[in-house]
Amino acid sequence: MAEPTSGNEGLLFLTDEQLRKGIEAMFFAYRGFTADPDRILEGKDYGRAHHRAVHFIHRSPGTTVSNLLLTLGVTKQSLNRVLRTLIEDGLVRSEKGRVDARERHLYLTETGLTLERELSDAQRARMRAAYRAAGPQAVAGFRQVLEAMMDPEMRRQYNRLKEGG
Amino acid sequence: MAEPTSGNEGLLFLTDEQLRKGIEAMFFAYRGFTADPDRILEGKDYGRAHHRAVHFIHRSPGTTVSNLLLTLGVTKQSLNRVLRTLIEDGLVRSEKGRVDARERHLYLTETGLTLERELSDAQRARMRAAYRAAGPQAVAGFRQVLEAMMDPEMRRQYNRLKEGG
DNA sequence: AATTTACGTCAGCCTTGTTGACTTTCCAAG
DNA sequence: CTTGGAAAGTCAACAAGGCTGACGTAAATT
Repeated sequence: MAEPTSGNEGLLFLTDEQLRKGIEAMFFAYRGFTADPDRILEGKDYGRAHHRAVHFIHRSPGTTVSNLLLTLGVTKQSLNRVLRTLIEDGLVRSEKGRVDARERHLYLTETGLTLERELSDAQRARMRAAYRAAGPQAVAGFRQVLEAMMDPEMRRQYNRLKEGG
Repeated sequence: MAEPTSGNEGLLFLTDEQLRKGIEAMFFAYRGFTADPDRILEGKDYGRAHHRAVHFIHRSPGTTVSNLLLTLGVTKQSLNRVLRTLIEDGLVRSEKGRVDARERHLYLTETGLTLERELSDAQRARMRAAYRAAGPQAVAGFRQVLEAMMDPEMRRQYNRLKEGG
């Protein structure tokens, strides 16, 4: 069973040192990941929370508030604060459900779509540059590790979105 | 050069759809990444900010306040609030510099090391499970993409830490 | 001697998360 | 038809953790 060179069965990538590097990579990379949208949002009266709401409404037009709550993993009070300003400012349209009138279905307006595009263009540009620099093989690995890192509930959310698209 | 199947030069991994998936993977995975330490910290009077400080002090014992400020990318007021409680509670020791007495060098105490271990054990356990599930090749790609996603300044920080270890 | 650097601190503000209590609306089951 | 409970919204209060601005002190540098 043991590898001739080390006796560690080739699991060098699982040393604490390797894991620590991965942890720090996640930390620093996430900063980059959010940096561009954050820059755009500052001065627009909105924050990261608004970005997230806009992103997932764009992703699943007509989604309900409960749905969004599950995806974002925050309380309805927290989400509602964000949603209210987006609706007041005319970025999001909230429509009473036809089949179940208790539910509110959420859609981006033209203005909302414009902001979404601005934010996601910036975020995608960075992602694209990183993907291009790393190559397709690395990207596949990137996605594999991230998916394995999610909580099961989040993985379900993620896969639901993945298919839905 | 063109791939026979598509004529898109094999850059299918750079479609907006692929990039969007990567963006959502980052979002959901980061939640998992912070979930375990957050759980441990709640009820201990500390938060994510304390975790970060403890992590990087552990990582670079004797580091100065300015150094930590660069790494964490927050204001000194913000860091100081966190550092003060850690020092008061005896998790961190602050030592006047010998060569330059303006600087404070930071070290974890025994208690601090204990907390650090508890937090990083949890975080590493998740990382290890993800790495194991994805395999060494995927891990290499994961690290490549993350590194490419960082701001240059952060990449410098990251690599400094990498070598130093 | 004057300036700059490193650090600490006070005061105040903002965003975004939390809990708890309560109301309104509405569907569905008894 | 009544009622129980789900979905949504709202009010109030609070906490963590960012931020800016102003100020003070000690030590190093010029």
